[in-house]
Amino acid sequence: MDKKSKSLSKNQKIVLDFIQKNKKPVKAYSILSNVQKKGINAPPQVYRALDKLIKIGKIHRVESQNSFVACKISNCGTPHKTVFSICNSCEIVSEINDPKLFKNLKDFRDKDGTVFDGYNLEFFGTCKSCKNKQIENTKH
Amino acid sequence: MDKKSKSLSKNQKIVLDFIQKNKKPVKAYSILSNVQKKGINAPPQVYRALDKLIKIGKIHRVESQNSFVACKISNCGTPHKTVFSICNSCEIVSEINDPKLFKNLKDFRDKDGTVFDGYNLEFFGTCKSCKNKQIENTKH
DNA sequence: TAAAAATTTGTTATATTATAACACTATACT
DNA sequence: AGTATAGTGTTATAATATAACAAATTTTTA
Ligand SMILES: [Zn+2]
Ligand SMILES: [Zn+2]
Ligand SMILES: [Zn+2]
Ligand SMILES: [Zn+2]
Repeated sequence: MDKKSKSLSKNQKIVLDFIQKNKKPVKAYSILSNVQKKGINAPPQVYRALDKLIKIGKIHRVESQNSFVACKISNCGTPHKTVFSICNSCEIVSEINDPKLFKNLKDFRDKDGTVFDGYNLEFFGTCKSCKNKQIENTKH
Repeated sequence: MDKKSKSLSKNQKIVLDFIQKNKKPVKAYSILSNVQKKGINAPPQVYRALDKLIKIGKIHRVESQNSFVACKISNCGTPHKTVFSICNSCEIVSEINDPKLFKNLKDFRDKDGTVFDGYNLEFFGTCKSCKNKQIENTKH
């Protein structure tokens, strides 16, 4: 076994696997009901796995939705620096990987001299697909 | 009565008043217990007032804390474009008013052509006061 | 100004999200 | 082997938020 990259525990693997299978963010209790057949019985088992996976950067919490999504950026890491694009209509979430924006955020200093070690940015809007549907509807 | 700027309702005033009195963000159930003497009895009365105050931009929700804070920026408006600095140690929250950062966020476009109408950005770190306390502690 | 519409209120009950606490097991380190 | 660290399983409960409905109030319109 690889001694450098400590592998995930049983429950952590089960939870991560379920989150990665889903295109959209998933909720904690939805994870629970979907992995009960794998032997995870109660909320604490899910939340512990979530906490760990967040800590090591494998997943992120979408704050405005109380939901969890797999990280799409290889070196996202920890402490957390996350940017998401969220559709108000279909609630789909995309993790954004934009070096220029990252630099702007990394370089930001406030007036009070706070030392930042992370950030979370959520953009809200209407995705292209939902926008098109809206246009379709106004045509008739 | 002023016909242009529709005034707030009784419960909305009570809740806003309490939030504005507090330097730190406050939680919904803390609001509830603190305004019960004013005749607000149950969670829905608080949450309705909060929803309205958020909608009109008088307060903001601090997503990572499930808490609510008065808006410190006159033209913050709606839909919402908010930036906060949050101390991981004392949990104090400052609303940031930085035109250059605002411009960067306003101008951001993603690859998928999503049309954004708002954002929420939370910076996490250690405020100056907490940093100084930490340094004090390591001296001994 | 009277009727209609929209908003707000008060209330009970319930849904959703998350953690505390404790005994136990597995794994990693020395 | 012995110790420390991390993970598990479980029960109970805390914390956050909404549904639903009848009544009252305020605003708008006719
Ligand atoms: Zn990521
Ligand atoms: Zn969409
Ligand atoms: Zn504001
Ligand atoms: Zn602080």
